[in-house]
Parts: sequence; structure tokens; C-alpha cells
Amino acid sequence: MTTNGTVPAAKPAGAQSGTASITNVAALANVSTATVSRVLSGKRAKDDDIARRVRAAAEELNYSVNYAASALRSDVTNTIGLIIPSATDPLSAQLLDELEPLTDVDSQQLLLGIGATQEKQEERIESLVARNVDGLIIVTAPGAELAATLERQQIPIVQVGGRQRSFRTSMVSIDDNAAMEMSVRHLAESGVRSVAYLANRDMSFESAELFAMFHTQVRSYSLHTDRAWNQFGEKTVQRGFHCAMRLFGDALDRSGRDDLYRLRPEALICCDDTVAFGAMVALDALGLAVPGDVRIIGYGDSPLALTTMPQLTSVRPPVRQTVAEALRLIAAGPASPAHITLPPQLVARGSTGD
Amino acid sequence: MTTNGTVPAAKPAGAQSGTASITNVAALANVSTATVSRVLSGKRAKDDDIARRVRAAAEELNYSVNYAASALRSDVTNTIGLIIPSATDPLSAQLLDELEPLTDVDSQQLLLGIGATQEKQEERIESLVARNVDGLIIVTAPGAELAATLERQQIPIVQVGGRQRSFRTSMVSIDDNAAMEMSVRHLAESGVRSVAYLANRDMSFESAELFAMFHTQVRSYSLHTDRAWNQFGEKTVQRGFHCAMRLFGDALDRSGRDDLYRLRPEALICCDDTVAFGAMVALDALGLAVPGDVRIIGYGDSPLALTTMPQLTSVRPPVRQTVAEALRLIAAGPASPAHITLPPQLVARGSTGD
DNA sequence: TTGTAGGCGTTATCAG
DNA sequence: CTGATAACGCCTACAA
Repeated sequence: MTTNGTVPAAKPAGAQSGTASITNVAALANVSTATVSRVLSGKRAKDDDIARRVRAAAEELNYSVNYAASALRSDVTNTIGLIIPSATDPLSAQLLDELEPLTDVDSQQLLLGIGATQEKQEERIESLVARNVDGLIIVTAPGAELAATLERQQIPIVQVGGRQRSFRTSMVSIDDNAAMEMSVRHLAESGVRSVAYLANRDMSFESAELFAMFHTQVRSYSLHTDRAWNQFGEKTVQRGFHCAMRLFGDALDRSGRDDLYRLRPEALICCDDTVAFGAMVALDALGLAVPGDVRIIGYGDSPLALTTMPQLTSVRPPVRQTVAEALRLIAAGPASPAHITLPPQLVARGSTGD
Repeated sequence: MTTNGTVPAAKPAGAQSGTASITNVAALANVSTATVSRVLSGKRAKDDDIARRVRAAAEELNYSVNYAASALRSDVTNTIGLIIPSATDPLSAQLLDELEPLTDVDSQQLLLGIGATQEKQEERIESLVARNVDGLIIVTAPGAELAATLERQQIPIVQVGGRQRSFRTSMVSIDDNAAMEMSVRHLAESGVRSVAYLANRDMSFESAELFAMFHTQVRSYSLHTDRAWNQFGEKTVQRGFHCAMRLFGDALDRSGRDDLYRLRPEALICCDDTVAFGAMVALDALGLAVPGDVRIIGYGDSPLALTTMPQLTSVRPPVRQTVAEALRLIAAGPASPAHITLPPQLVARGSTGD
């Protein structure tokens, strides 16, 4: 036996406190370092006296594994990389808030990379891969095309949102076409005859596709719309205000006409809650009632949606499920990529009826 | 010489590609691993043929250091931990967006922890310290008291915002008292006679202090205010709307009185741009003009401030300087803590004049 | 300035 | 199941 028969209160060798290593724990528990490693990492079936002794010793010495050493030996770093275009992007922020607690229960850590352009995102991918992250979640920047960079990597990668262009990596996306279908149907069922769409201009193919989907759905529900009503633009309050002013600014003059619904929309679908909010402010200023004169649907189900009067009907992205699926796909490893599409949820509130 | 006279195209030993190690580079450059380490880490003065050969070899093999091994040997992980209450907190998000590019140029990585309560924040601190981060930046959650936890750590820690309660750690804070002074002075100089303050209720000592500071400044500029006008509340659009409705709801009845400025404030200072925005919407609905009847100042200089009409005067927190100082203090090490207070900037726009 | 050699803390391997 | 041992890749004290 190399360990002494008595069990001395083994002190850490290092000068600074708080640096107990596996050797100290092993000495205190009177077992080998290998056993300590096995017990603490759960690779040992029995929960006998030895296991208890090891845990007690680790506890007493306030031991925690050295992740660097562990990573060096086992090629597992217990880290997950997340790349987002910007922390001020609402969806990215929501994902962060949902993701962090989940990684924590796995005693994993989140390495963050921010890149708003394709080039920056590629840089961040390279640098996180160089850190040996166990997996990578990427919220693609609008218009970024990362397929080539992603294909090259050996680790599980999950792309969130954006368009799938690689069959070697996984993707979890939000079914915005379904959201559009829900929105138009919801409006049609509430008796609306015409509708306008304030779309998002972010240069992406998805936006264009969604714009087409809007028209498809409008036709399928026999609603009216007008080329001049539907425009691409920013996701800002101001933009919503201006658009509503343009659409309804001279509406009062024409009241009484029975084809009024063809002159101005009876409902607005907005690409973002902020746009919807701006539109509601404008309508209020014009003396038009929501939902009486105009019904409104936003997107994102941001906190803003609860603060308008009436409260805003909005499309809620499935953030929690997205995060859960992403982590599941990473745990599954790089060999089993999958493409998952999750439906959002239409949260009906006062702005589309009562 | 142990290396062969010829220079073979040394291949990585591992089966998978992309795993070249320092040994491979050394072999290809025909030098020792020690020299490679010194050249690539910049601990070697000359830039001679050897240095070039090493760099060329590293390039050719697509070599990048194994951070785990490097950390194990040298106790430097090239990682910085950041703890924030929530990614949806505007200040935290702005800090993230500013911080990430700066850590990147240092080839450092950001480890993120999210915790909205004192308990969660302490958990995250422990877990990031266990990861051997080189430094820790903490955006304190409202009301959290981390002094005891922070004192215990051996690494450089910078607290952002909040109240300093430890002389062993650094702090970078925003001088909100100065912001209040600027705001009141700005209003006084524009001829306002009375002012109300829509304060933030977050249970923190700072909010209470700021509330007192408001009254101090109001007195010092001989302005009028009223106990009933100034209340604590949420940072939401709705709250601003309600407060303004309450303050100005029956204002029209009293117009014409020459002591009107004592019955309702001629200016509003808001704890947040969203509150200011809500107030502007309410004022618009009430037929009161901004800045003609009421002048308004927000806080945060969020994108929202540019989308109101007129644009919103707001206090801009010194995010960039905060991040720069935090990184500087971390680089300086744990032995030289400092307390730094940075002044915000009052961005004057239409809501307080022209 | 360069190379040699040892060790950082952990886990995988292998023999008992 | 346990313990002894080697190896992960890198950095650095030391010797040349």
C-alpha cells in the first residue's frame, strides 16, 4: 500500500487554497485516483461504502475536476458554442435565456460568439471549433451562407432558423409558413375581408418566400389584398407608424362607401411586434379602432404585446422546444443529423377580437 | 540531431484530420517543439528564418494550439467569464455586443452565465471559477449582494453597475447621479418650472438613492415637484402610458390657470426609454404637445428613442468605455482592484426642445 | 538562442 | 471492481 494506514487530513500540495486535486481526494478516501475518477464521473455501478467515502472526501476538500486536464485526456470539453448575430436580436436573446439553464444542469458551459455577417460568423465558428467545443448552435445571420464552413467540421452542429443547405449538419427551424397560414386563417374566421402584410426586408430568401405564402393564403381564403399595401421594410415602431399612416391616413374621407374594404385593409399582419405597435399608435391617432376598424397581428410575442391596448395578437416562436431539440441533436452526435421544423403558436388577444 | 536531415512531410499521427499537434509542426519545420512553442506564443525576439519556417509549417498543417493542454500546463485558459441577469436586459445585451469583439482580438473566449437572482449568480460564479476563467465580469442582478462570494475568489473580478461592497474586487459603474444632474439641469435651462420623475422600482438601494438625488437637483435648480407625481414602477410602455394618463388626464379642464405648472409637471424624467415612450403615446392621445406642453427625457438611449416623434432625449450609458475598462482591469490582475465611475451622456433631441 | 526532459491533472488501458 | 501506469499536448526550467 502506498497510502498510509491512518487517514491523515490530506492537504492540497499547492500553496493556494481551493486547488485540491484528484490525488488529494484519493488519499483522503484511501483509494486510488482511478477509483475517484470513476466514482465522480458515474462510471461505476455500485453505490457502496467506497463510493460514499470518495464523495465525502471530495466534498470535504471542496474538490472539483480540472476541466482542462479532463479535456486533454478525454477529448470532451463539456462546452457548447453558441453563435448569434447580435445579443440585441430578440430571438437570440430569448434563446440565450432558455439555453443557459439547460446547459447548466448538464454541467456544461456556454461559449458565446457574436457575428452579424457571414464573414464574422465563419470566424467565430473557426475559433469555437479550435476550442474543442462539444457542439455548436448557430443562429444564422440574415443572408449568411455557412454551408461550406459547416460541412468541414467534425462536431455536431445545429443551425437554428435560416435555410438548410447542408445534409451533414442538423437544423431546427421555425415554420413561418405555418405561422402565416394561422394568421390569415385566424383573420378570415373573424370575418375580415381584406388584409395587408407589412413584411420584413432582410435580404433573405425566407422573407421573399413568406411574402409569396401570404398571397397564397390570402387567395385560399378568398380575401382581398392590394399590391400597394404590402411592402418590405424595417422592424421598427416608426416603420409601423408610417405604414399605417400611409394606408389609413385619408380613410375618414371615404367612410360610408360599401367597397371601403377594397380601399384600405381591414386587417394588418406585421413581421414584428414593434411594427404592429407603431401601427396601433398611428391608428389611435387617426381615430380608428382596434379591433373594430382594423385587426392586427404581430410576430414574436414580445413583452410589448402585453402592453398595448388592446393587447396584441402575436405569433410566438417555439423557443423552448427549439433549444431542447438543439441540445438533443448535439448529444446525439455528428453522425445523425436531422432537420426539424417546429410550429409556432398564434396567441390570440384583443387586437383581433375579444 | 534527432531530426532527420531531410524534411519529410510529417503527417498528423491521429487518424482524424485537423488534429496536427505541436510535434508535427516541429518535425515539419525541423526544430524542437520548444522552439515552436516560443515562436508561436511570441516569446522569442528574432524574426529570422527559423521563425518563418515554424509559421509556415503551422500554416501548412492548419495547426492551432490545444487550449486544454495549454491551460493545464500554464494555468491560463484565455477565457473570460461574463455573468448577466438576462440576455433580454438591454444593458446586458449592449455589453455583450461590445465585449465580444474585444475579447476576440485578444484571442480570448467568452463564457456566459445567466442568473437573475443572487443565488443563481453565485452558482454561475462558482461554476465559471471552476472552469478557471482568467477573469470575471459581473452585471449584478437588481438587489443581489455578492460581496462574500466575490471576496473568496483568486481571480480578477469586475463588477459592472450595482453598488460596491468589496475592496478586493474592481467595479465599473455608471454615474447615474450625474445623469440625474444633467437631466434636471437640461430641463431647467430650457425654461421648465416643474418636473416629475417616473422612477424604477427594482428594490435596489441605487434606485432609492437616485430618487433622493432627483429631489436634491430639483431644489438646487429651484424647480417645483410634487410628492404625488413621483412614483416607483416598472420599466414598461404601459407603465409610462398609465402614469402620463394619471398626471395629465384632466389637464385640459384646468388650462388657462396661471399656476398650471403646479398642478401638472411641465417635464417628465423617466427611468427608461420605454416608459418615456408610453408617456408620449398618452400625451399624444390627450392632445398635449411634446415638447410644447411637456418635455420628456428617457434613459438608455435605446433604438426606440430614434423612432418617436419627436425623437426622444435620452441618457446614453457609456457601454463602450465600461467594457474597455473592465477588460483593462482584468488584464491588470486581481492584485490591483479599482473603482471606476464613468459619466453617461445626455443626448438632446426633439422631446426637450428643438 | 536552442533542445531536452519533466510534469500539469485527468482518464483509458490493462493486469490482478 | 480496483489499482498501477501510461498518455493526452503543451510549456518551461535547465543544460548545452
